[in-house]
Amino acid sequence: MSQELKQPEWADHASERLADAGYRRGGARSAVIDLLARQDCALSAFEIEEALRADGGRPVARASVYRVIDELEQLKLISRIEVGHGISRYEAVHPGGHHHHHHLVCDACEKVIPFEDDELERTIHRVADRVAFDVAEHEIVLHGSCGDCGPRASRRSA
Amino acid sequence: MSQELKQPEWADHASERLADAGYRRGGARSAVIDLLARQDCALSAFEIEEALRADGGRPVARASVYRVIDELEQLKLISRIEVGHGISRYEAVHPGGHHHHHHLVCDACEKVIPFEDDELERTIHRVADRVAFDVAEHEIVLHGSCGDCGPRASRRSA
DNA sequence: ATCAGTGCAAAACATTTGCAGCATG
DNA sequence: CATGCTGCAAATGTTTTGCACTGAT
Repeated sequence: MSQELKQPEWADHASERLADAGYRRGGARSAVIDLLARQDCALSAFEIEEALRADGGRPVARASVYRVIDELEQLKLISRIEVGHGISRYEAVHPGGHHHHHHLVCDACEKVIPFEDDELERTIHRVADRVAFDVAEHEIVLHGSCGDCGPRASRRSA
Repeated sequence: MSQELKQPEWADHASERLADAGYRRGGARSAVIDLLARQDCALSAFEIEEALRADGGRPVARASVYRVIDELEQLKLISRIEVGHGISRYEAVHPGGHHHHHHLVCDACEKVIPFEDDELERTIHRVADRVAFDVAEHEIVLHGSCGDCGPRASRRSA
């Protein structure tokens, strides 16, 4: 069940790297970083905006969410994942590859669930060495249906 | 390398399945199917429209491209891949899992290159069995830089 | 005080949908 | 000749951009 990691250290890490890169401390940026630091899996831009608006404290305009996301992605502090349905999702990248994971996507309820597998990582690295291509990152998405939607509910009415 | 497969059989296969599903033989549909049959890797909706307009014969409206894509995807005759950059790409699915492959994406020139790896497939299936999730499909994308863009050109100016 | 950071509204895309006319079975 | 197929144009949804204002250094 997506192990609720919560890594405030990442927020500090990200803030430092941003400062190193010459960015100032704006409120919208901090709010997005703090929110992302508290997640255990990827959020869409809309979900980020929504969560910040509900969170009590600091509503952040959609445009700012996208701008912060863009900065963080360029510094490789977050990674973008594309699981279909036309939207991008973003999640913290922890230094040293800790908590590196991939995603199960329920095509019925659109839920995104993280999973880790060391053997898969080893295999991917072996493949990366084998191809005539300089591999920097990899993304693995398993589509199907989650427990809630029933092990047989792959096909959907929507 | 992308081995220029060209499988006219797939066009027939797809046409049959569409007929079975009660579809007629419209010109736009045939044109899209024929084009996809001639590809060795995934095309975007825009590339499909463009290719058909240039191809000499049968321009197909964007809406029709999307409609045909949608029909083919629902019948699992093509698969949708998302490699970032905000667009979807589509490619023929060959019966029996033949020519099943994954993708290398050059983040410099945005080229998409197919690759196959049996060990990776075995590992993925092992993972699929292990998770509490009913896995129907999987998608693997390796990001980096292709030969043309230099084995060290992962970072990009654009 | 300066210049980066932010919000709002409009623009730019990819994709979807409504509807009128064309063509297949 | 009826119904499905197609094209056009408008709608939708996500992401980006322009510009004026706010706030950090």
